[in-house]
Amino acid sequence: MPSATVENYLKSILKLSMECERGEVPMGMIATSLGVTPGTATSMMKNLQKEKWLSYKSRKGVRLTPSGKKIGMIMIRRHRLLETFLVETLGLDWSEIHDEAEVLEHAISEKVLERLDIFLGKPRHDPHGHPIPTKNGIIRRLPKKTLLDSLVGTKMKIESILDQSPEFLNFAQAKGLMPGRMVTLVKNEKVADTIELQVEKMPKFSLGYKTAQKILVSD
Amino acid sequence: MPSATVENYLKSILKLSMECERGEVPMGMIATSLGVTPGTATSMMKNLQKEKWLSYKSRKGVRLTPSGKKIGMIMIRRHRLLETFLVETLGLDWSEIHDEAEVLEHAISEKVLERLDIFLGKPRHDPHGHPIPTKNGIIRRLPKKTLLDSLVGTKMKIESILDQSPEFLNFAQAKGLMPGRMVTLVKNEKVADTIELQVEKMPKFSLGYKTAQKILVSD
DNA sequence: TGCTACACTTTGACTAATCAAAAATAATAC
DNA sequence: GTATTATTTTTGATTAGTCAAAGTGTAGCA
Repeated sequence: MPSATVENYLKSILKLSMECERGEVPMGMIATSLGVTPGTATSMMKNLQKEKWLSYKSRKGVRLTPSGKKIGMIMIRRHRLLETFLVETLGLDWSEIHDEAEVLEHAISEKVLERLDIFLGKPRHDPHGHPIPTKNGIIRRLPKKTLLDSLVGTKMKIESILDQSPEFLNFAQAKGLMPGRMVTLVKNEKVADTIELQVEKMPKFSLGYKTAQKILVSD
Repeated sequence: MPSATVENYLKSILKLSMECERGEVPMGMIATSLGVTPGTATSMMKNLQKEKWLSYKSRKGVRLTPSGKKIGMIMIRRHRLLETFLVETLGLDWSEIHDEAEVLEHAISEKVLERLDIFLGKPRHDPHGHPIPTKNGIIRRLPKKTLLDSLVGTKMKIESILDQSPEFLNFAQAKGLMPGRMVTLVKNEKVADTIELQVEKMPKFSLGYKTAQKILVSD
């Protein structure tokens, strides 16, 4: 029923509301996240409210209703299952799948998606380590621990890569920085906001603090 | 570059021009084939001409340019490869794949399509027996021989099913009327415009002339 | 040759999604 | 407590694709 555009709005708002937990999602974030002007976002919010997908308070922000959340969750599921398919089955590169899935997610039906899910063996997370919601919209919570939250010398398991940009993903792949791998924090240079890492038997390398915070780990 | 709508117009016009070979495709056929009003078709033709995808002569009809033909052919390729994937890999039913492919064909990129082609083993035809154009837009010509063009007693190989409707496809599947199977013309009742058929060891059944013309065969 | 019926075109209107730019409001600084 | 800045809303315009309904051409028939 919702258009591809609406699906994108709801997916983005859901993601934003999960990241910055603060009740309402502000207009500005929605506009930048979707790459539209603020005015466009405002007018779209009124439509989405009319359709009961969210509640909108002028100059406050926006909060999804259960039905809006459901649609957003479906879109995340579609996106991540498609990404998994593109890597696992068709052998596309880690870094090129995001944009492909971004388009396909609006075209695939529930019926085909469920077949795909079975074909892939009902995966729990996509190639970047992001959890795949169930059909009913239940999603595993990601650990909050990043590469910065351990002491030097600790060995950690990489859980998830939050940065979606092809450039960073290519870099990460080259360094072995992928979900499932073990990584050791070799050095932590606070003054230079840089850490040094080593993935298994691969060469050491450095990462800035900002980037390091986009890699989630567990012990 | 072309929108999904334009892709659909060009695909339909290409198919119509291959079916009824008569130079120009008339407006009326385009409108019915796309399910739009005649006025809509007329105004769209002017846009498509402006983009050099076809030439349009008022009250005469329309003829694709090479670039328009190329896009149409790409769409047919996408559609048929997707149908093959949906049946072969995901196990969807013969009768439900058309509409799914109709949507997905506008969302799949060339890169993903080529991977899919390789994954499927570069199939030559889709599950209905329709030839799949190559990447360069070369398409095998279908035989023109239908179930009606043989004498009683002849054994023929089913090449292609032209009727796309789920209802007929379900019927055809139940009777074993699928590409690759051998079928024998048991009886031909001209006065009742009906033929009787038997596929391999399955029970005999009847088909009207009109329907029988939508099944292509070879000896 | 002229009339009728059908095929096609024109016109005007509508919807979804967007932008640019002006106006309003809130937040922050001083 | 005003002034400045940042954020958000309004307004008016634009584009692609569509329809309904009125107008125009044309081919066949009598």
